[in-house]
Amino acid sequence: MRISEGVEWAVHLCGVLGVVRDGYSLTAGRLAEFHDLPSDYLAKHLQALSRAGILTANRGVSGGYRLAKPARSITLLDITLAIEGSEPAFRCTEIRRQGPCAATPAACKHICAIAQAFMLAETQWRKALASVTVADIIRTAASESFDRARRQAFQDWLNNAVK
Amino acid sequence: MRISEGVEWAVHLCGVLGVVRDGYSLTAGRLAEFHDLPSDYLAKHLQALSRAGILTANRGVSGGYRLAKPARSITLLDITLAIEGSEPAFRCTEIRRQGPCAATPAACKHICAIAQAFMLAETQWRKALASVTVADIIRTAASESFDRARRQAFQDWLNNAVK
DNA sequence: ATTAACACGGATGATATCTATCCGCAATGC
DNA sequence: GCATTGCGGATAGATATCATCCGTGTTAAT
Ligand code: FES
Ligand code: FES
Repeated sequence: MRISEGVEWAVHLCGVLGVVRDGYSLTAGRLAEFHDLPSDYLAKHLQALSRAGILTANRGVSGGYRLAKPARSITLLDITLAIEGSEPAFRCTEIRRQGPCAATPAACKHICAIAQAFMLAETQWRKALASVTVADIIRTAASESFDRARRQAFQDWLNNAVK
Repeated sequence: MRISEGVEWAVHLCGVLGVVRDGYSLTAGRLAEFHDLPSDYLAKHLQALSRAGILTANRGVSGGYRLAKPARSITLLDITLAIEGSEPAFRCTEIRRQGPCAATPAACKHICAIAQAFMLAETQWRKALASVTVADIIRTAASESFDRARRQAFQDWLNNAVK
């Protein structure tokens, strides 16, 4: 069980887009450059975020990506589901219906206890992710891992990259 | 992100082993038969459960598997970690250290905000799974999907299969 | 109108993980 | 000895993830 690293990429880059001034955007190439990621593959993830309504894409020369809504309205859950898909991690394959003591279809009206327990756990997981927004990430990262020099370097890069 | 179906198998079969009388056991072949699973592959999972201290294995003619501890002391989390391994689903690959505005090693002393949020979510997930035991599963399943006929069929099969 | 820059999506391949099977070995009880 | 069973390594196929390439359509500047 592992979460695709595209999720990490997406969260980081939503964080970057979250500090771009309104009306400006960044291209896929620039976003890839920022964390030295494979830009073609990253583009796939950005498309997924766009389809999910998290980013807005603009084509053409001077096109690029921007957040589709305020950073405080985008949760880590939104991003995770956009990249990974929304199917639950645990899938009940109904093996209780197989074998010599198979449960009758009538006995399988409601979800089995095992699937229920795993679903509940997954709900807790989702709740936790839904309670953290991109704005939270930006705030924490800014105060914890941006010293004066890095902040300056970041601003310089951004001013040059933004369109 | 998906949980291996071996986890489902393991939970079901721990449930079966949970109602075997003390001192008796079931072979891998019998356990596979119970839900019509590929026995060689299932054996791999049973070995993992054995290594994790959830099952006790006995070799030889009259050997087989039994629970290593009472059903009420085995949680769904125990089983899941035994099958899937205990590494977290989200893995921070430290991409903040890559690219033109890379964070300095000094700024990366503590875990980044993103990884922290995902770890917290995973902790919630684990807590939920740790709060459900095999005994709980047995109790719920018995009351919800075992009518009189199936209970009888189950007992008959068990009496014949147990050693 | 032409052109350059860009996002989009399909096609394809590489790599890793999951699923499944097989076989030799070790342990156990008869 | 001998049959039965679990253990672990080796292997192979199926599926998912990671990555790249290229043709298309869109946009804005010239
Ligand atoms: S029947 Fe196996 S988890 Fe539902
Ligand atoms: S640096 Fe990316 S999640 Fe920690």
